[in-house]
Amino acid sequence: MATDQNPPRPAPVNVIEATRAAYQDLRKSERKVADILLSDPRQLLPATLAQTAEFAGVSQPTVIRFCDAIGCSGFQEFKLRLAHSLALGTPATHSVLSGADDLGAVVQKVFDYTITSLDWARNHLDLTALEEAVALLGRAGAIEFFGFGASGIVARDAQQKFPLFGAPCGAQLDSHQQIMSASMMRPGDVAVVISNTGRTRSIVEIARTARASGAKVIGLTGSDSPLAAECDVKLVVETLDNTNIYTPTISRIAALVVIDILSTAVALRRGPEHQERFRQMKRRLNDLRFGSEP
Amino acid sequence: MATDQNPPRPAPVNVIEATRAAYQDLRKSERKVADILLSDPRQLLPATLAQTAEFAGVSQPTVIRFCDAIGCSGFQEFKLRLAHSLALGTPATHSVLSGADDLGAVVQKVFDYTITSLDWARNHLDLTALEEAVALLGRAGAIEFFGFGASGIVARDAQQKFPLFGAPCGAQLDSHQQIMSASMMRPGDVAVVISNTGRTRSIVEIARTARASGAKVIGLTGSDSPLAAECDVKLVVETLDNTNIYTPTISRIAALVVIDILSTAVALRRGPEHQERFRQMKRRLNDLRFGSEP
DNA sequence: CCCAGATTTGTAGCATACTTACAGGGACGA
DNA sequence: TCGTCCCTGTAAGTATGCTACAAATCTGGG
Repeated sequence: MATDQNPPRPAPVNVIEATRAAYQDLRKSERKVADILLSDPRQLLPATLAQTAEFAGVSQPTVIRFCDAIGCSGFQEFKLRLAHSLALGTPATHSVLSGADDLGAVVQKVFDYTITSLDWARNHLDLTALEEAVALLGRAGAIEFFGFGASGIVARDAQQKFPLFGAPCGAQLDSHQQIMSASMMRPGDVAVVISNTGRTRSIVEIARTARASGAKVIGLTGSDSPLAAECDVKLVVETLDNTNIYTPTISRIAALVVIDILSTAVALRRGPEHQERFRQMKRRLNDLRFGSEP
Repeated sequence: MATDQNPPRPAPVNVIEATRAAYQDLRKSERKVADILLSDPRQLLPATLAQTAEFAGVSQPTVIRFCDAIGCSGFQEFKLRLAHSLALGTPATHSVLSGADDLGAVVQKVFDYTITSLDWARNHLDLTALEEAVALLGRAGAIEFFGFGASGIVARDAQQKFPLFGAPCGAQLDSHQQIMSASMMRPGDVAVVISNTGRTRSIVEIARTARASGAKVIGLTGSDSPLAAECDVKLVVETLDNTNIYTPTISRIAALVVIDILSTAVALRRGPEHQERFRQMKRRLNDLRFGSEP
């Protein structure tokens, strides 16, 4: 019961995304169905085939053909996938924020966007690379996290999890101190270099420096990039990108979750005595918070 | 099309949670269905009524009665809800991490847990309070964010979003500087006090101090708590809590998303000239990253 | 220990929903 | 203008989900 992992996820492709993608290739009447789906996906959720056909103003077989066209084997599968997609939220492309949105809309859209992106990131994680990263971190003498801006937040967060990593952790956010830190690393140490773009010059330099010092380098980045080329292990955390300037940066949240995974996995590999020390640490932290008297 | 908000979410109750909750009240044969569902929910996703009945070794009407018992109006609705639940991830109670889990399992569980919790947080956000917070932040002269530990990360992240808030933002993570900052605040300023527990003594003190200085205080906390009592606006971000020590702290991620919502909403209320300045800022940041030559 | 009532479970039939085969109709090219 | 091809709807068939009813089981009292 502890190992119920990796059953084939329903289908990695979002139905609504698929519809948008296939729209060009659809026939005229099929597009009517697509329009209904794109304009208000939620009303189709409880709808039956006949109702869907009526909404779109087409016949039932047309709806079936539409399902087929976007890669579903039938109406039933379509509805299942639709439910899946809607649970994750109306897709990002539909959730472009505008000044006309009221607060409720902003809430839904930001959550939708975040959750959809996380699901996307999950399905695009490279398990092999992750495995290597866990192995490196598990036997690291010391760990340094590097990052700027939003990625600096992630670095700091990772550093705060050092009790889980079980090794001394540092996080450098200032570029001078980053260079110093990277230069001083030694064989056996691990540098985790975080950059969403992976193209910021100074961060690439850091990776190079750390590696020259003999440390292993793990790169946490949003896409294959110059940074990845300088790393021993590249963790690519893909996220949906939305050009809207107001779209909150999801990348840092996905990166935080990856950090959670890394720290958890490393901690789980350690023995029970490590868990005991961890438990004690938590207790003492609690005392600090509320005072130690009852 | 810009205002498609708040359609009634399919059903705020997770089918699997509901099954677990109702398990005691189920009849013997219905429990067989429940057992199948709980042991491997995913196999039921594509299954038909007949197949489900066969899996459980009961008759079809029994399955229907089971659906009814856990609050679904029929098998169809059950399957829809199941798809929804599974999309968000196998529920937290099932995802307790153990040393026996391999990396794939850790990945799935951490993502499941994060996504489920975010969905939960979304459904429990108080829109009215959020509205008040946005109003306060929108006309703030200056904004200070306070937080310790993991909440400190959130505070720092919020501070980095100051271009969106359109006001000078600070983030104090050291308790002495927090006191100093809080004391120096003035009427028209807004303090955002972040604490998952809402019970850490010094953070409550900060809220009190800031308020005494004439600032408005927004509390961002995980539950109704002593901190909430000291605030003008309380934003309660409920998250699923799991006692397992390895369970990553979801609270900070939910808090980050709320910060995203606040910053986005405030920015959207500002005029187009603010958006233009924001765009320019992004462009210059880009130049800094990659160098300004082509 | 047995019987009556209630409760639970399975059987059978019905209505509905999904799918497939086929034929009409329209667009395009010759 | 005719013929071909592609698109779309009609109609029939199949399977699926639901409901009424009857058999079986359990419970409690005599």
